[in-house]
Amino acid sequence: MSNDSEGKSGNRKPQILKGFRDYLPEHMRLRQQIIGKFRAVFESHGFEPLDTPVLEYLEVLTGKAGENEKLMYGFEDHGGRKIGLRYDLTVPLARVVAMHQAHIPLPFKRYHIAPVWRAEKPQRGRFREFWQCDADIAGAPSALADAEILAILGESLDAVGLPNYTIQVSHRQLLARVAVWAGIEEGLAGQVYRSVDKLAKIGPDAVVAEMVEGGVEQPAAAKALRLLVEASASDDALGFIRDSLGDDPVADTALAELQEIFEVLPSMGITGKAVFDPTLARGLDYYTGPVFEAVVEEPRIGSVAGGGRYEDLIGSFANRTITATGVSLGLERIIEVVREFDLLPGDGGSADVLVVTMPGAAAYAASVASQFRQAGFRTELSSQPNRSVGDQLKYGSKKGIRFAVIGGEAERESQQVALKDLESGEQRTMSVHEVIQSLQQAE
RNA sequence: GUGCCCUUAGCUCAGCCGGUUAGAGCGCUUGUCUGUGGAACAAGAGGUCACGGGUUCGAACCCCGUAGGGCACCCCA
Repeated sequence: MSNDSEGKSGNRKPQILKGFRDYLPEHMRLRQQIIGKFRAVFESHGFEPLDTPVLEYLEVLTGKAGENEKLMYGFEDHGGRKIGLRYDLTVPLARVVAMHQAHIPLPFKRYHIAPVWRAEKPQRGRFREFWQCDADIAGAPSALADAEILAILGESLDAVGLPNYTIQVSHRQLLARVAVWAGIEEGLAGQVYRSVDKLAKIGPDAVVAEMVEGGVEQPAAAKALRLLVEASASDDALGFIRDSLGDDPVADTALAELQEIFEVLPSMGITGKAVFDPTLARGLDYYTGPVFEAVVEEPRIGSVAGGGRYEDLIGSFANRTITATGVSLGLERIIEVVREFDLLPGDGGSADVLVVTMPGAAAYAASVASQFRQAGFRTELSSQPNRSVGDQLKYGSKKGIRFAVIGGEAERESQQVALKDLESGEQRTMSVHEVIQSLQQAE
């Protein structure tokens, strides 16, 4: 490191970038717990792990996120190459599938748990560096694949105990056909998606007004919206839209896909949580088919997961079309909910046992600690033999360690140890073997 | 990217209309207690009042800028 005099004794301010965070041990353990549950769900469906570099050529990343590209971190390296920090995990997946076609049998089912970066303005549950937990199926055009992704989404949220979430499901092409049916130019589809998406928040009149402002004819905007609202209110929203649109092969295909998804979901154990919501649109440009989003009402952080089918993204890197569908779980937002409702129990602190010692008995204590580890206990060996036993016990209880094992000179002489329960204060002296047995029985 | 609010000890906060040496609780350190923590008591450490500039005889307090945090948009996980 540099040896400039001003850096030597704490003159430098410890700073951290806006929207970036340190994950301290307590928070980190919760993150790992949640990640572990997601991974277990993904693997239970036979999904394989994947990781990719955090940096990509900028041109790999651009042209997929539409308006959102201004949120992408980019820079030039020392060789003049244009580099970007990945914005999501979906584009890297597309690159990987296109690049390693010879080694990836399709359908490819992979999961990817890793950080992504967006230069957004931070808020609760919104950071510039955040983790996504993605599960995708590439090379499977069936609605069954979409349904399985939805099932994985539901199972994941259930695994961490999220109490009140809803998975809204819609279809990009269905919305597009509704717009055309109402007389809206196809080029304005993006405007329709954005406006319609706000219906629940701002109400029908404001949605129409916004569409008109975006260049849509007033009667057409009102007509499209009326259909969506009436469909939402009807018992059979899909049937209502089908009857209204009449003969439209594209819309019929979309409707059939949705129908199949909803037929299969109960058999996958997902009932009630997933609902058709024709007003859901989603922002990312690359979605082309079914789209979905998991939202929670409390706390108000909006969507905790989102996804859908993207027909052409992989093809943009390859010489052929490979369709894919997948979901992104937002780790930070899910953690917010888990913390808000205290959904996950603690994991019992950093260790099960703290071995306390004192000068002259360090080697004995170290060998005792090894025996506990071999017996399967997470065992911390005190690093402060010169502090009083009291201080060491205090350290242990502060770290949430349940048991202290004292191995000092007296214990070494008798080849025993003292086991102390730091919660109750009870203490007994016995052999290491006996302590291990009693702890194993207590579990 | 736009608008609004906030920033005083490690943490949570007090600090009246600008007026001498900026306070509390918790936490921390030490002692009562030389191999036994959590309690009690006592003492102690710890602050360029986010940072930089300005107004003023005088600024934690007023003004401007920057950084960080929050909220609402926008968008999203």
